[in-house]
Amino acid sequence: MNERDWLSPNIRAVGRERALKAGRTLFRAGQRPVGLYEVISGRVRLLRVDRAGRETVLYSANAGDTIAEASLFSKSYHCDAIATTPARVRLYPKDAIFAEFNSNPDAARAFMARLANQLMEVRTRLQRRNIHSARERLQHYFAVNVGADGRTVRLAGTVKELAADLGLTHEVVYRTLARMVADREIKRFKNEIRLMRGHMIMII
Amino acid sequence: MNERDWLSPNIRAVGRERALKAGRTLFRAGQRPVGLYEVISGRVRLLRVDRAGRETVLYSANAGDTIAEASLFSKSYHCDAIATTPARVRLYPKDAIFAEFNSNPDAARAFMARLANQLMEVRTRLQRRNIHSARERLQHYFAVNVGADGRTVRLAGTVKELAADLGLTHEVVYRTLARMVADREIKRFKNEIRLMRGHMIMII
DNA sequence: CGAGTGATTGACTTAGATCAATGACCGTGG
DNA sequence: CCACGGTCATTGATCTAAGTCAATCACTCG
Repeated sequence: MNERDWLSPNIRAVGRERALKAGRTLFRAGQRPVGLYEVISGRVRLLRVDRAGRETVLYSANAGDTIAEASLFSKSYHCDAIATTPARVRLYPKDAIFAEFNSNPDAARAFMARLANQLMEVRTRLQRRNIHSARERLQHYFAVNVGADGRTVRLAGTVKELAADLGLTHEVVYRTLARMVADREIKRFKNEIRLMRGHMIMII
Repeated sequence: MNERDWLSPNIRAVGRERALKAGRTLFRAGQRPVGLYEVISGRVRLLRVDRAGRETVLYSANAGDTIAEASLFSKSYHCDAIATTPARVRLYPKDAIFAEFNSNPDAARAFMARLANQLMEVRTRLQRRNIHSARERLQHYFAVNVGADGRTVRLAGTVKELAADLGLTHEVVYRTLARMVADREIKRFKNEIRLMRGHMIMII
């Protein structure tokens, strides 16, 4: 299932890109939802703000993430969306989306599949956060993200990004990786990790 | 949007309940998905098992949770599902679900809406785990779960459950709550927390 | 070439985990 | 009706792994 196929070409065609300066508001709680946003670059935060101006971040969306899926099904946004860096977003209008869903059941199905996949992925991520030990958290990450061969883990971004993903400081991740290498549990390469014999994952 | 309405009566009617003893396997990776499971009671874990028998928990589903949504859209399960306590589950067959989606667009829409809501909820939960301080994590929880009045937070379960939800030990939660009470930030009641003046959340 | 960022390691601090103990409460079976 | 086992609630003492501060080196990009 191609990650890019979650929106049918018809919807993709009507997507309107828009640039946001840092600090710019994309939408506010209470407004009527206009559609689904995809973050192309930069970062957009969903937050609630209380009377005193204190913010509660609900979600921090980076490049590739979509926001406001749930708003497609409700009468108003439930939070604010603010770009915290210069950002580009693409808007897929609600009307176009539902029109497409009605005329093209496959599109609806693909979108459902994407939601379900994302849900599973983020649940797995959350589960990982229940692991307190940094080492075991990394092991969990490796086990989940290992390739088909059961021993190679591609590292997409930087180690700092990995650390953020795991909810650890980058220092701890560096140290823990170093210890795992020292213990011959893994080997490190440019953009991948190789799990060593006895630590390989065999997906049944 | 009623949480109970995510499955149309037609689908609900064909749900088949089943009891599982602790340790019992519900399905295994590689098998062809038969449908969507709802956990009625007990706990079911989704996990991957490596050759050495070590398990990686992908998700731990408790009463009220559903599992295998993503499998509805794929040719095989990607992990094992095992009851870790005596459990009851309800199976909604894949065929019935998609038949209903085809004949009743509202059902498809309701299911989509539920997926989107769940996604948002779990993203918020994950966001909360990025907060290191126990106190701030609680504050985030309060801010997100405060009632319409902006100062009352209903506590559904026990404090231990809350602690698990927050990814903290129950001792730390007790202590932190005690400190927040001492600082007049909150008041505790039987099944609710009252945020004090200056700490109330005002949803704009 | 200099500014900015990632990678890496060391030293030190601390918040939360862990271990432990006690009292309250609740259902249950005799 | 009551004693008992179980779990929750709560607090204290101690430990430790992860966070924090800091420094260095490598690399890339105008």
